[in-house]
Amino acid sequence: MADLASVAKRAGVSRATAARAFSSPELVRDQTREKVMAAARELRFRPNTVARQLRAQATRMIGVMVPSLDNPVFAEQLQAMEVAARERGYSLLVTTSEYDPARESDIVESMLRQRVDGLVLTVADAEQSPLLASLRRESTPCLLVYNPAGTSGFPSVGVDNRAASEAATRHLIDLGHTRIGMVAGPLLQSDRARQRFEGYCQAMQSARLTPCALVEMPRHTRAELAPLEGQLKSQQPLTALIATNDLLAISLIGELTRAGFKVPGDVSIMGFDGIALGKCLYPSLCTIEQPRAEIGREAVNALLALLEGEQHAPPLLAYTLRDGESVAPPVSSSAPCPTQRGSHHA
Amino acid sequence: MADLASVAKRAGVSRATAARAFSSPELVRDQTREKVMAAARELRFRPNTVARQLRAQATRMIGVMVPSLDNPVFAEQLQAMEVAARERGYSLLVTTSEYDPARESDIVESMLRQRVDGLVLTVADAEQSPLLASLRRESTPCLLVYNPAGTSGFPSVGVDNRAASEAATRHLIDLGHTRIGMVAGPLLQSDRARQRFEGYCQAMQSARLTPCALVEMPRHTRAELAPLEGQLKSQQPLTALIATNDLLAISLIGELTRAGFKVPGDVSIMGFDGIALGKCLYPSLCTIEQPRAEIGREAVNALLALLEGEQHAPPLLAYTLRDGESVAPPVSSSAPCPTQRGSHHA
DNA sequence: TCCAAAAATGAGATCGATCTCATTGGTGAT
DNA sequence: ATCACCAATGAGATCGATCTCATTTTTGGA
Repeated sequence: MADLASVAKRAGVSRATAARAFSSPELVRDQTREKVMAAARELRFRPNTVARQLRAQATRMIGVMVPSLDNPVFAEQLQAMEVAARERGYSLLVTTSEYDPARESDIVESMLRQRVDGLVLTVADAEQSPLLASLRRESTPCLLVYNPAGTSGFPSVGVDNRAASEAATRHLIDLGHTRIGMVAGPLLQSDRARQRFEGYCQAMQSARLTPCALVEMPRHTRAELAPLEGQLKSQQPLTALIATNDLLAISLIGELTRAGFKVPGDVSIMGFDGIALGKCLYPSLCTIEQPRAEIGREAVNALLALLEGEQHAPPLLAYTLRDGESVAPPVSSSAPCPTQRGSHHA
Repeated sequence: MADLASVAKRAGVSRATAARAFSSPELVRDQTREKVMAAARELRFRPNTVARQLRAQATRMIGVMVPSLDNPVFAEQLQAMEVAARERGYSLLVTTSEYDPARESDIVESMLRQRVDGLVLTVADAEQSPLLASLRRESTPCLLVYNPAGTSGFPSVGVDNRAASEAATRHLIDLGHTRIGMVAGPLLQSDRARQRFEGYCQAMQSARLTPCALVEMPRHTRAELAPLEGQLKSQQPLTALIATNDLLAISLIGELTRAGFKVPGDVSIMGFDGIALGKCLYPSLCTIEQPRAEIGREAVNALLALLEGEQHAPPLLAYTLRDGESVAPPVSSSAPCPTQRGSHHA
């Protein structure tokens, strides 16, 4: 591959001039620039970004670590980040951690060696993460996504999980539900899952209702459904479930429907995240929508602001309660509602 | 950030020795290596990959361009690619094109400037792409994903779209469907969409059935549904639809259900891609499953093989017809078939 | 003990672009 | 005609690691 030196030689100018023809054309006489460009074309010259990065001590690359791209909530965020980064002349080095702490550390180490200008991370639990603790000693700007800001010391982009979960729960309560459960997928121990559960408890207690214990379904499997089915068939059945994420909510709707329950007739299901697909389904998913695209864009913007030395702490972004067909008022015997719809069971 | 030179000085050795302590420890006396490592630790030295890349004329980075991460089929492929690449010491530079030719060119140009060791691309139409035409003149190895190999001159990883689509159609025919339509989302002009439509036509004709014109729904909107509804309510209603991708199939199920049709009672819906979520839905999505993870892994393997000079042309991968609840035999008045199974066509 | 061979280390060049700091050339003012 | 100034250009150093090719040290055998 031709380099600037050969272009310069061919154009009959010095390397410095050739370089200027590309990076600061206004410093070069038109005629000279033409010569350089012509030579570059003939030699099929293509600037070597690596050399520029080394010299400039900046890569214009952002290191991104998400837990998994199999969950659309991260894929959609990344999509928006990529667009935003490209607009501003940055590229993304993308990695997935599967929430594996060892892998998280390896990844971040290799990104730091690659001299990314900044990091955008999503970890399981920002408060507990030894990785973040050690990152605090580094000079590379770092920004969290989806993790609550908390005490980790890093700015974070996301929504107020606790408030959002409270709002979700209240929505169900307002519809008349009183026996509401929360179902968690894997990552019970994540900071978000915790906050979402707290929000749920808070809302229940404010309404003088009793929060139920968290139902755990780490693997979304049918077997794990059994205890839940039990609770749905009991004397005092749950009439609404909040899943800690949309993927789980969608599986729940599928499995429960298959098991003979009607959603939302027998049980309302509420999700959390707001993945795009939720809107297309029937029943459409009622969920707390995190603005994934905005989160991605804002993550890029806030990180680049940090890079430029501004202490632009990104604000909490607004979540939306997206209504959907998976949630409806309860049709329980205990609810003395006149115009009750779908009076299926006793 | 401390560099090797300062580590070397501190350890009282030359830069060459310090470098060796890291990259070829066996060439350095244990005692010397210890000194170097100690100095590195004290100075918090972290090797600069950019410098190594420049010197080595290799970046161990793969440039990946997918149309969009909002479609899980690409996100899932990318997830697998990332894992496979990391295992082999490579990183991914990830970009999204939205199938915009101008953006595709910009992206590839910037990746070439970044001196990625290889490219993994998915384009709208490999045969027509001017980008690919010009890429053929470059020395950077390039591999297509999802695009059929065809005449583009690049090896490609994916399934036989035509055969897969034919199989999907035959599956419906075997179930007794005779009036089967195909619905396409955006990207009618993509090479895959074309092949899938051909496969459909082929299967229909083989069964002496009349292929219908492709129904276009570029935006998945409700308005676009009208013509389709017409065809479903006609005298000779379509009893099965094949969508050109899963996202579209899922929206179709949702919208049609909402419009009062029963899936699969009134109309069977078949997808194409096999995104993970399809299995969780109710009705679960009957679809042609492309092995997304395998495609991702194989793309990395084949590209790295190319890098090492092997002419390891990746084979077509096997698709699977994944059965699902969205498809059932037709319940049409015109079908006088008691136990008929697949004995339809001459 | 001494030499040859092997092991360990060092000096200097290299990858490609760009920055700093001269130096040259040209213009207008006096 | 001469000087001052600005625009244009060039020479050389720099970013950090690593490669090549000496040179030094160590080791083992005679």
